[in-house]
Amino acid sequence: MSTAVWWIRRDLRLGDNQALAAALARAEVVIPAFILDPALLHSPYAGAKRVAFLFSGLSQLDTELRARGSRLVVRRGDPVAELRALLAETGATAIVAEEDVSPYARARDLRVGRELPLHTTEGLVVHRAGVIYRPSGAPYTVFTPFARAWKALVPPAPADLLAPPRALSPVPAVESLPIPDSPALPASVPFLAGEAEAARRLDAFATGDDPPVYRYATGRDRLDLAGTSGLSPYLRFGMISARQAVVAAIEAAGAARSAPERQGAETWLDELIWREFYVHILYHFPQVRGSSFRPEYESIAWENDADDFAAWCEGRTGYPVVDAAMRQLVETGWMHNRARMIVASFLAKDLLIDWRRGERFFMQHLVDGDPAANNGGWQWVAGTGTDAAPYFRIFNPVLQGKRHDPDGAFVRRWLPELASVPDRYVHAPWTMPEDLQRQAGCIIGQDYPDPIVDHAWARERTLAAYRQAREAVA
DNA sequence: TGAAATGTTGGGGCG
DNA sequence: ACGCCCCAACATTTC
Repeated sequence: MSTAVWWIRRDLRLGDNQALAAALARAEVVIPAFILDPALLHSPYAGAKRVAFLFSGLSQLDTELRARGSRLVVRRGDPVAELRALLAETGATAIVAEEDVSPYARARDLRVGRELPLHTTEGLVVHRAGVIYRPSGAPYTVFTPFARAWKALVPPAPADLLAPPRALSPVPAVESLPIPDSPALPASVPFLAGEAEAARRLDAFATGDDPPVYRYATGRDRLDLAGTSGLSPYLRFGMISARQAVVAAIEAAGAARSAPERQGAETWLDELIWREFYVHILYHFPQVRGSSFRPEYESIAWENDADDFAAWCEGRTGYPVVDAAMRQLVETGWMHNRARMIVASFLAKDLLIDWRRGERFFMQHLVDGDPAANNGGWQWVAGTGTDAAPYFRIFNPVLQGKRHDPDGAFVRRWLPELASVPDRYVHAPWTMPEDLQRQAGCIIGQDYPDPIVDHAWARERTLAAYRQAREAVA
């Protein structure tokens, strides 16, 4: 009887799982194993809500495995030591895992592979990092040509999707820890873990007669509406595969009956390709995890004021759209992508605080926090990254609020102190005349903070700081 | 997947 | 009727 370990890391699913399929093709007995890695669980980038979501997902996966005659084996410790022990205990002769690209994951897998029979498979993205290159042979660093090259490759088809196995072999008696039930997933986190929930969401978003994806192109930027797919935590942990999502986007585009509907599906596909793009970037340029992709911006004289940073983290900057989004993040573990750009621009370009602090704070709170996408997003906003927003592109938090939350419903949802502030002042409450402040029960500086920084002044400060950094190199 | 500053145009008020 | 000014609307440039 041949035995293989299916080493689960961020592919918590039975459907369309290439690592699981490879393990099944290789051995008669497959041992699904998850290793609680202290280096990850106690990293400064770990987040309690994300860890809770992961544990809940492991629990769901264990249930699905048991329904098929198998079960999840859980160990804690250094992956090399734990896997070596697991091979010795079970007589397994191979370890199969879905490849990952974060610098930590690559170093870890290299270490495991040097000592143990590790085989990695595709699955993290549709088109694996390392297959798309510019004609010159260099990796793409600009999204649009990358997306063009990505789309020129053979698209995944429904027939490519691997069905979940109906039955699995029993797992021999080996030591296994219980799946941790702490930290618990707070009720304020609007995501139920698991493959079934991911499938339900994908179905609700992208299939049927008139799915929301058809309004994605126009609705996705609205902070006050649920116009996005809500799939990011599931993609993060592989509770849905990248292929499953891309197939759904392509099918929705094909089924569209009008140009706007098709545009909605294609815009969503582009967002999925952004995810693939940043996986490629992190694969080819792992140094972006710690430093600016553009060296000329490594020397920016950040202000890094501790009080400003605390105000940003706690949602009391005095700019409603920023504060609402930050409170949403801390309470729910999620933030709308438009809001992520707004608060990131505010941190880096209004407060002149190093984007890496924001990147880490996001990782500590986002349920969907992903090293590649999060780093890519932050460097994009800060203007330090690949295909980045130019340094002079600075979001005005008042205009962004008015544009993407026109009635103020989003900011009022998270800032109840603004409940009675009239629409026209809700994104700039400090401009409210004093009698109106009293009438609305919202005295600025008392019930809601004064802006901690003047945007026009901060903009000039940042332009100067970036200009100086550029000139220092030139 | 900006915003602000600056430039241009044209309608309308008004002497 | 005409020229002048104002300014909104739009376009272009700049950061």
